[in-house]
Amino acid sequence: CDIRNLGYEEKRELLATIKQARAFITAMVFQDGSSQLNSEQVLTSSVKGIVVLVKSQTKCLCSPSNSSPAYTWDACNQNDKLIYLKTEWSALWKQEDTHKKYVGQILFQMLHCKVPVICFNAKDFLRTLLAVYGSEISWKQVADSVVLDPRIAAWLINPSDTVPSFECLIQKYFEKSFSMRKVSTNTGFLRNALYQNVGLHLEKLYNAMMDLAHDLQVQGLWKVFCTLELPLIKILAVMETHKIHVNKQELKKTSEILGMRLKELEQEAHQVAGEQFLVTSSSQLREVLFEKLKLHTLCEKIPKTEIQQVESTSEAVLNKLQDLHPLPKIILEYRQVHKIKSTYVDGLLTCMKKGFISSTWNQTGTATGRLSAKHPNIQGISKHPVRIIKKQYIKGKEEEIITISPRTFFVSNKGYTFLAADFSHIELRILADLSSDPELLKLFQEPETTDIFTTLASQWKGIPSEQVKQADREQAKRMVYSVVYGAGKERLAECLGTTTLQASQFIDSFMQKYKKVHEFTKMTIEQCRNKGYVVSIMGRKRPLANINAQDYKLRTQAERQAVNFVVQGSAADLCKMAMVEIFTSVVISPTLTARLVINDYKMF
DNA sequence: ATTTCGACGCTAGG
DNA sequence: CCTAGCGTCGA
Repeated sequence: CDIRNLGYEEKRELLATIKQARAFITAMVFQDGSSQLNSEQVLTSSVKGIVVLVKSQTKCLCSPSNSSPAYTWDACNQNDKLIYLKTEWSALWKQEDTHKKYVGQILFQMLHCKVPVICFNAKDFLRTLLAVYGSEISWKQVADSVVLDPRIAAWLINPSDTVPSFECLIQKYFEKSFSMRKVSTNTGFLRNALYQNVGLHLEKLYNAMMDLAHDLQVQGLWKVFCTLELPLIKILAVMETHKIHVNKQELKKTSEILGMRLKELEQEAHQVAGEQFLVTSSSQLREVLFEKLKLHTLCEKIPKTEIQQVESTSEAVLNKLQDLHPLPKIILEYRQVHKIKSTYVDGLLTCMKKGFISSTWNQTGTATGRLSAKHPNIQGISKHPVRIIKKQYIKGKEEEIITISPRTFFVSNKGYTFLAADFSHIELRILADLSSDPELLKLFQEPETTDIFTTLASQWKGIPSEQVKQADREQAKRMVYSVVYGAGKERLAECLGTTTLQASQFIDSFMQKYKKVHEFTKMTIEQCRNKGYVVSIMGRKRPLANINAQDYKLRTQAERQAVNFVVQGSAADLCKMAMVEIFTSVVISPTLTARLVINDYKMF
């Protein structure tokens, strides 16, 4: 039914029905006629309304203990209601106002009665509610609601293949279903064929969700789904609703300074190269370095690029070429400055809306369980400050060195301050825990008085920590991450800037000292071979089809992915647990406010 | 002639 | 290992 035509009594009745409903299945409809369930998710079109399928009876939904698999496809209850909530209010009618209020009441009730709300891309739905009904529905109401998202369920079952759209999800989960059920015809209230169609889609969505819920239970993923991923939907919706202020003047000013410095560096590069070339082009740089200057003949072998198999011009290579010619150093600085300008300054400016930014968070974007962010990618904002030489041409010729820290462009609201809290060396701790390596565990026994990698280097090489040099520390750190990431000796050599032989000697000595770490990686790979998948601390899974492949390259890649997933995925588990717990206490607390932005690994 | 798109390289974050 | 994002270059 379309609630615009309801009388007072009917409205009251509908609210009563909502209160007694067992499940809601929702989809937003956009201005251009498409809905959340169409394959092309149009972001340009604004929301016109919300279609809700109100289920008055359900087959037992979500209870970890109750794993009854008996879901039947026939039941489409005659009492189910399909309602359309118009959310756009164009004119300043008096009627429009009362309508908006009523729709707000219905939505409030839907969230408040703690009945599952099933939605494909539930985060977007919640964000829209907060944006349109912000006065009626606060973020605390959103926090209390129960939402289910089949896309997240599908991702948990196999995080490697992201479901691009609702249609793909349905295709996937109905071709395996043996009973293709007949579509119900009881949505007769609506004359409009479009909404009728959405109604059928919602019915399918509901069935897909039930099917997925069953799969999750069978695969032992139900707990992760309910305790981590579902609460996170609401957290991300609230995070996206909260905007962060950015210092626009400062950004524009630094953009100009960086632009000037880039021009200088470009000139210098052309000078020492003896010709004009596009400094940002790696292929043109390769030509200058190796075909014109022939620098590769003067040093050890240059690593090749992955696909084209030509000489790389990466940072590692340029570092080695530094003493042979002035060009590499100039390019290195150019790239650093260019990265800052293009990504953190100009890029941030294009993300801004009225002086503010707010990232879009993707919960199903990674294979490891981590979150990803875009517009801007707030997780990738440079940490360390960079020094820039700024030449003053105006008065005299004084040179000024200014430092740019990209994170300082974000400013906290008046009376508030950003709080950053991140786990300390979480991956290394997880590696220690999972391997139960006594030496590695010892590292974390004592309070963290000295730097962990310094201590590790001293322990590994058997030298007192006072004698550990910066280079040793760096080496130990890279070594650890290579193990975590499952890198082989070639990768490590490139990372360390040593020969492959040296790198493999390092690996040997490391594995000799930390024997249980080696056992852990072997065990992980072995278990993956047997089961076809690996599991994180909280039971998150990643199937790896190539683990038993004939092809060496594919197989060893799958082995590295297996080890990496267990460590990285477990770290993701812990971080998500922290996010959920912090959010919960913020919701409960009367004194804490909603002003939080939680990054994957830290909170500003 | 000009725009668009995919493949590729590089580098920031973890 | 796994992200986002910026930049070439050729079709």
